[in-house]
Amino acid sequence: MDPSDTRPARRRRGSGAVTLHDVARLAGVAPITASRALNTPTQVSPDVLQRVTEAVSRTGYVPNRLAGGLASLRSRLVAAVVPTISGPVFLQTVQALTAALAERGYQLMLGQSGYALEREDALLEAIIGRRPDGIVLTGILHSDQGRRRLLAAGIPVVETWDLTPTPLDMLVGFSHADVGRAVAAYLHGRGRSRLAAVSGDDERASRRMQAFVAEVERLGLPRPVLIQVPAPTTLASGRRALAELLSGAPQTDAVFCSSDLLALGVLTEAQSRGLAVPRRLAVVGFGDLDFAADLHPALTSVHIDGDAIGRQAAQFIVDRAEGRPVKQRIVDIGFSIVERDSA
Amino acid sequence: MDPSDTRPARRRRGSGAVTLHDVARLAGVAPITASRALNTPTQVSPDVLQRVTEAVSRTGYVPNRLAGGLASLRSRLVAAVVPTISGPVFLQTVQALTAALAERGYQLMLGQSGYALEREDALLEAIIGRRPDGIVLTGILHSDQGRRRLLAAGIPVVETWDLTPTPLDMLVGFSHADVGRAVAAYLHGRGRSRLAAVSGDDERASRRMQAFVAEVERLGLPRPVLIQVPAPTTLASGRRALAELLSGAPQTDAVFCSSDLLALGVLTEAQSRGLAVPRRLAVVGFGDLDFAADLHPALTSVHIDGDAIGRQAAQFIVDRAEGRPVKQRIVDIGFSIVERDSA
DNA sequence: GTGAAAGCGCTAACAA
DNA sequence: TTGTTAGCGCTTTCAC
Repeated sequence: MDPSDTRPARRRRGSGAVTLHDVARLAGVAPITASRALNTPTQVSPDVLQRVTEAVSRTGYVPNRLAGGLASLRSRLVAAVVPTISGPVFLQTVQALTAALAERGYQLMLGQSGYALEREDALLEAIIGRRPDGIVLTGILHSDQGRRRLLAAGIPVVETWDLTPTPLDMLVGFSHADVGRAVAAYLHGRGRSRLAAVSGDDERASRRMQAFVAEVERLGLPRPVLIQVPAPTTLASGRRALAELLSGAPQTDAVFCSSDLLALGVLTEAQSRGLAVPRRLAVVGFGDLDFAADLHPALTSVHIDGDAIGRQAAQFIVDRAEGRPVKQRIVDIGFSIVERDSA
Repeated sequence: MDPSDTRPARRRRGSGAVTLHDVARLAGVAPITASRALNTPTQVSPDVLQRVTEAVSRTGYVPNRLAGGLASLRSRLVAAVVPTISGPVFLQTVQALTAALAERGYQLMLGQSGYALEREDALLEAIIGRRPDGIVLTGILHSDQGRRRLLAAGIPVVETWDLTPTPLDMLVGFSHADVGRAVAAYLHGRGRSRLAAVSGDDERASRRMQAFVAEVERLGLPRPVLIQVPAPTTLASGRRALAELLSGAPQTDAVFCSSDLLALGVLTEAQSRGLAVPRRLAVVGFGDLDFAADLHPALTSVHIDGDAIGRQAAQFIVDRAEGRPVKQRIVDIGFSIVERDSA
């Protein structure tokens, strides 16, 4: 065998894609210099920058972020976990999050935790395995142990859409109890006295409703009728709930619904029965989705700024990833009752 | 200097996380054997499998998929691009896609192409940089060049929600022209003759409407009035559209809407004007969203099986990624008109 | 069935 | 400012 044949016996073929090496060779610099030209352009001379930039556009080079992430321990990937994306509630938050992250060069990975509790572990493994720079929990991650596992992996966690004094890490949300109390006071202030609530059976909605009920009693009104429907809430369950309510408590003059979709169902059922809203029945929704303002009658609803939640969550994670100190780890985004025709 | 001090002068600290090396050491095997125990358990002895499994659970090892993807050229990541996630249309598809992929050990990365055309390039770079095993285009990726760039990168592409004889790669959808024609025939068959259409100004909706108009004329009816509203369509634009329609063409006795949300707007406006549906005006929606069946009157709508689209797209990509031949690259998922009370 | 070596494509650490 | 070297953690290739 020819000893001058230094060609290694085994070769692995790469992807065939253009690599930083190719770009560097074309630009006549070392790979690390090309890397710097792309990532920290201020650290290279204008001449080098120009040559590398040109080499990139000539070759159509796209950096391999798997490799970059592996080497730098920064994946520029952020995971978001929602119960299910087909519920409209968190959509705006996820949308704002995606956009805010994209602007800063981060990408969103989406996971659904809602179905199959036993698969939540698998979801977490899939997430942790990607070494994301952060995780945004939107809605519930069921097991406490799971959430701690994220922290143990050293991944920044942002909990959203809720407010607890003891967040795992960072948090942006609002007080569900305050919402319930505020709606009770609002309806009382409008002269309603026979109140009821229709609520999906998820934890946060239940907390809103408990506070609602407690506040109504504190105000000296009769204890509200509470109707639970399965989550996710739908227009159909709203219709059924009103039917049930009217047969059990026909005196009811106001309903607080745990979602705008439920409220739309209540409005629909009321309309189909010729029940005047708001004259005979006031209806308040939650979420203030796009369509709320344009319903007939226009729906009074609790407005949550889902957009701001998403943006703040992105800010939290990017700050952490880039080593900036996060001074305020809890942000209360608040809420407001948007008064329209239905109440 | 002590020559026996073989400690390298420079050290980079890893993430500190448990690695395959740690697991292998604990199990008393070589790293590659541990790798095989995890990925292709049939290739190792039961004894080794047992020891590795135990070592994994003792250490809480979570494989680093960035490293795995880099080495194997398979990221187990799939990108989905939608115009915007807050439109309800593609949600079911994305949800089914996410679930079907998760089942097979793949993760979804979500990108929004809807805003800022000039940022579409950036989105594509972000996607390609992650070396996904496939991309699902749901809705439009605007530039033809962009789509070809994906192919050039060797990434399998599935186009959805449409049908063209010349897909880029793989495709699962239905014919928008057929939908338009079918709705025209349907309304004609119900004795309606003064037809109109309310349509978002996106390309697919326009194709449905063009075919609708053409078919109506072919059937010998007067040319339908066509009202365009900006995409994304909303309840509010549906209300405005009906108002406009009634002032311009008060004889109209049937409206085909390009989305259920528009149809809900039309129903709402009709109700607020005391216009009887379906007696005076028949309304047909598109999408058959969850709420359609429970509206009052229940909405007749074109049903698209978004779930099946998502599942088929996942199947396409996973088959490709795992080297299985894809025999049928175009799948027509069809559609149906669900007859309810509104038409 | 198991293992040693090499390398996926990139960047941190150090040196000049 | 630029370059050299040594990995990041995993899997492929080849050998036993």
